[in-house]
Parts: sequence; structure tokens; C-alpha cells
Amino acid sequence: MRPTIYDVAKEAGVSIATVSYVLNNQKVGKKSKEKVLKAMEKLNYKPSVLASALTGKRTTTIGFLLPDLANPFVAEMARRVEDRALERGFNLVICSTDFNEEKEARTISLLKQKSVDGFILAGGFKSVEVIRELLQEQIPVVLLAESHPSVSVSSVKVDDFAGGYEVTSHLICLGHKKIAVIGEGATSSQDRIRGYKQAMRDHGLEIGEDRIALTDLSSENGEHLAAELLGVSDPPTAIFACNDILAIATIFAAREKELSIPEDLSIAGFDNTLLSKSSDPPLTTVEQPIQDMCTQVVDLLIEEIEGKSKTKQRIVMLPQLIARKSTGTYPSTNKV
Amino acid sequence: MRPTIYDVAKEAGVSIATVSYVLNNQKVGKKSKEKVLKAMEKLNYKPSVLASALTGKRTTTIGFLLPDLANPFVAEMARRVEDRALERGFNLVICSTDFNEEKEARTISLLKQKSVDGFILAGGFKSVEVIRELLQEQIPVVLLAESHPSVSVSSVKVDDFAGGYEVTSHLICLGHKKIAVIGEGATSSQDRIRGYKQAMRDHGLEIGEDRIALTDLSSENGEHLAAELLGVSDPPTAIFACNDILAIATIFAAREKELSIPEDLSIAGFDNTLLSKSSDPPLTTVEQPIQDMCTQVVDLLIEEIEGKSKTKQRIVMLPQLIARKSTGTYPSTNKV
DNA sequence: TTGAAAGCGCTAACAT
DNA sequence: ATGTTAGCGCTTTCAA
Repeated sequence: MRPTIYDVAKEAGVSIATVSYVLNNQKVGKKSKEKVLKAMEKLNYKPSVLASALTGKRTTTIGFLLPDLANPFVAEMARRVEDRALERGFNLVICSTDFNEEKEARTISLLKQKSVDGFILAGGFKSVEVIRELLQEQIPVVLLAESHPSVSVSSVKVDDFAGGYEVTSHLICLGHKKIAVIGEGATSSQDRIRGYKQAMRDHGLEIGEDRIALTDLSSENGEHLAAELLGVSDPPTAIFACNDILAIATIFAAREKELSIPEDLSIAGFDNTLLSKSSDPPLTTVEQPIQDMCTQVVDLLIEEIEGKSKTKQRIVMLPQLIARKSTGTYPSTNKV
Repeated sequence: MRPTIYDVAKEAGVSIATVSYVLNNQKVGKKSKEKVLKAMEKLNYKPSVLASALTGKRTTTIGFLLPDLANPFVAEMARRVEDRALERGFNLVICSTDFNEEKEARTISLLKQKSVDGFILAGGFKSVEVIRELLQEQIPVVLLAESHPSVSVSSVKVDDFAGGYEVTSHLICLGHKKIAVIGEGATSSQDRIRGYKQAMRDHGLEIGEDRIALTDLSSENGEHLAAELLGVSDPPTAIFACNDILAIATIFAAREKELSIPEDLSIAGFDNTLLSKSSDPPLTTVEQPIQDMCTQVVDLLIEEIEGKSKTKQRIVMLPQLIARKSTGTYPSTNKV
């Protein structure tokens, strides 16, 4: 068995209390401290987090719930969150919840049993009820890349509305009038779509309900949905996809219909993932300040965990349009 | 505070032992069991994993070390591993180690303190020393997408050598003779490169040392490295990149030099990530049976955790070449 | 079948 | 400054 605090105490010739004191940097006589340190070194002693957590200390573990780790944007967030958490001395238990409320609830329950110190809920966490419960049980929670206005919880996200507005304006400036949008059920998508609608309205353009497509499982039927959008009698000349994956799916759908991009159809994405740089053509998209966002959520959460939390805050960061080759003027100036 | 086993015992009018028995499905009188169950329900009791782990039970948590979660291929593996682990009742603590031995050691040490039940080491885990230590301490470990022949540990991976051989043969069949390769320090890359070399030899082709480029931080200087490969006086007509990210970097480098793909330069990748489908042009690459691999490692690990582990085994799966548009005949039949 | 009680490794009064 | 001791919530002998 691994050495315990008793072994160290015996080796150092002191009581376990003394050992515990040096473990927690409490006042200890210089001599004793030295002996204890030496004993620890000799036995290669590492305190058990379990035992110490059982007495009320932290587990220094954070539950990180996200929709799907296989999504590149999500994975990048996870990495950034992980980095910051590590810097602050925390590990992450990462759980994909697939926009599934039941899975969300189960996961939270499980991680509570494991006594994680707090939760970061990312992407499209749906169950407001679960968040409320957490809050009421005084368990630290923060939201990443989403927010639930009806709940008093800290969150960090990008201004999705502004992002949607900007992309749409970009498309409109290029001359497009028939612009469709394809998104997910997540609140972030909804906000981006609101931005889209506002931009359309501000420019006096019509918003057909058949120009708005929604999915819950992006990659699955994104292509199918995009095909429907393009299949109508008076098809759009531009499509704003609420994330890069959907944008890629839209590219595939367009290609299926032998439309060339951007000559026949302009496509814009959101997130500026790796995908958008390497796609054919490279995607016009919207960049989120992932690094900053992630650093901030982690810090917010840890503040709450450490009880230093001042007031709840909703931090909204500004996104930035990245114009690449998938969007072009309409009518096309250089039709192939 | 959350209810404890004492609260349940009191509510049910039995001793905590009885409660513990029903918790662990031991023989309990039907009546008592019912009372206990009812009490649990009423109090919404959930046992503390910490407390139970302290007495020697599992934490049902697995430490999953990987090089970099932001890498799409790695992220997809993580997702598959997560899914299988969940099915088996385990959660994952995911840690990126960036091919950094010191970080590897620190992470393992930390997770040991947290009493994870076992470890999955993925990608390019470097520190053989750390693996040995784990083994000797009887802590369950398995390797994913890599293997260390000198250590007696179970592992699941694809046949990297075969993959490298196959890609290279594909290139050779297309008429290429000057083929370069770009890879990482990871053992998997090394094996792929060995496959490349073997294929070259088998076809009587020359292997110039200046045709082999190695990096440790793929995305960082991949493009730079590829540029060097292309910058020589007698440049290659095809490049085999040991993973899709490097392949994309190579595409960028080629584009910088105004080479068109595949007319002037054929490029092949490895991993068949999302990137390879959406890139310009779509990448010829090698598919790994990720799902199977991940299910198997998790199962292997859990076998060890549960002590049912038979013998150590190294499972090697076969990869599959996916030919797309980034590779073409040489000399090119339809030079633009 | 069930209860009493010791113990898992650690923390934190309380004493000295 | 340091030791003694009572928990933390659970498992598991050992008795009854």
C-alpha cells in the first residue's frame, strides 16, 4: 500500500497532526517541519485527495459538460478550459451530453456523487431545471458559450446576435437579397438567427420562414437540411450556417446540386475552426475569442469555488468576421 | 448537507449496515430492503463515491492522457472512449500532455492521488519509465494508438506500418518516384515512416534523408517543414504526411509555392479526420477503426480494473486507404 | 438477517 | 508548537 500520513508521522517521529500541518502550510516548528519533509521525501508520500476531500476539502476537480467532444470547436474549447484549469490546480471530468436533457441530469447527478467542486456547462446545455437545482444546492456553476437569461448564473459567451448580424450584413453588402439560415436548437444558434433577422429587417429584406432551417444533430442531417433549403423554387443565393460544420455540410449539399461556390451560392459559417481554413473553398466565418472566454469561465468558477465570488456576471465578448473565399458578390462578377 | 447513510438508516429504522447492504445488493430481508429503498427515495439519497472509495472501492474514474485534445483526431478518440467508458459506468479525467515527459509524470502523479481506477495513455505517450512504475505498482494501464514493445502492457492500435506501406505503394502505383514523408516523433509516426521506407525499398526506389522531415509540434511548424521539403533543388512529386493536420499544412505550403494539387504535387494524409473530407482538395488518407479501437481499450482496461484480466494483449487493427482527390498520377495526365 | 463497531486517510478542534 | 481525538460517509468483519 501507499504510505499514509501515519507512516510519515512515525518515520519523522511526530504526530499525524504535525504532518497534516505541514501538508497544509500551517505553523510548524522549523525542526519538525524539516523532519516531516524528509520523511515524506523518503517514503515518497503523496496525500490522498479522497481522504482529504472527505473531511470537507476540495477535490480540485471540475465537471465539464459539453454537447459533443468530437466537434472540433467544442474540443478546442475543452483544451483551453483544461489548460486554464490546470494552471489553477484543477482537473476536468469531461462529459458529452448530446443536447440530451436526460443525459445532462444523469451526468450532473453522477458527478455530484463524485464530489466535483463545481461545473462548467458549455454549448447547448438545455436543462434549466438542473441549473436551478445546482444553484439552490449552492454548487458552483458557470456557463460557457451560452446563457440562460432566466437564471442567475455567471456566464461567458460571445455576442451571438452581433455575430449573426455581422455575417448577414456582410452578405447583404455583397448584393445578396435571398439569404437563408441554417442552425441548431441551441440558444447560441437562436441568437445568431435573431441577428440574421435583424440585419435583414434593417435592410428592408424579406424573411421567409422557408429560409430558416433548424436541426439538433448538426452533422447528421445538416446536408439534408441544406439540400431542402436549396430545393425550393426560388432558392437563396446565400446561406448563413450557424457553425462551421453546418457550413461544410451546406457546401456538400451545394456541390451535390452542382452549384459552384461562391459564384452560384455564398456560404458563411461560424466559429472559425480548423475546418474553415482548410475547406474548399476556405470559409467566411466568425471568430470567437476562445482562449479569453475559456480563461474567464474557469476563473469565474474558481472564484465561486473559493467562495470569493463577488457578484454573478454575464460576460459577453465580441466576435470578429473573417472573410474568406466562400462568399462573393451577387450577381457574380466572374461567373465561370 | 446532503443526506448520508445515517439519515437513511434513521428514516428506515434500521442500522447503517443494512443500508450499506442494500446499496451493495447483499442479502437483506425483503421488508428491510423495502423500507430502506423507500427512505432513500424520500431523502433523495445518493451515496458518496469519495467515502466508499476510501474504504477500498473503485472511484469509477479513469485517467485518460492524450497529447492534445484540440487535435480533431484525438478529440474523436476521446469521444469514443468516453462513450464506452460511460456504458461501463466510468467517467474520464482527460489530460493533455503535449508530448511532454515532465507533464506526463506530473499528471500521472496527480491522478494517482485522486485514486483513479486506471489509466489510458493515448497517442504519443513518451515516458516509458512512468508506464513501468504504474505497472509495478499494479495500477491498471493500457495504451491506445501506440505501443511500447519493451513494456508488458496491453495496447490497441492500428497497424501503422501497414498504413504507411499502403499509402506509399498507392503513390508509387500512381507513378511517383520522388516521394517525401513528413511526420512526428511519436512512435506511430515512426512506424508509418518505416512502412514508407519498406514500400520504397520494395519498389527499388531511393530514400533520401532530405526526403524525411520530423516535427514534434505538428501544427506549429508543419507548414514550415513542408516548405523545406519542397524547397530543395530536386523536389518530390508526392508527400506522405503522417497525419491529416500535417497534410493540410503541406497543402498550404504547396499553395504558397503555387503548386497545384494533385497536378504538381500529390499529398496523402493519415487518420481520415473531418478535415480530410472538407479540405481543398479532399485528402487521400488512411482510416483508422477508431470506434472499435476505443471500445476495445476501454474494455481491456476495465478487465484489469476488475481483476479479471487474463493475459496482456496487443491488439493491432488494420487501417484502410481512402483515395480522394489530393493524389494523382505522375506525370500528370491533365496538367492545367 | 441484522446490528455494533472498527477502520479507510485525512482535518480540525481541543488540550497541553 | 505539537499531540490527542473525534469525526467525514462508507464498508466490512464479527456477534448476536
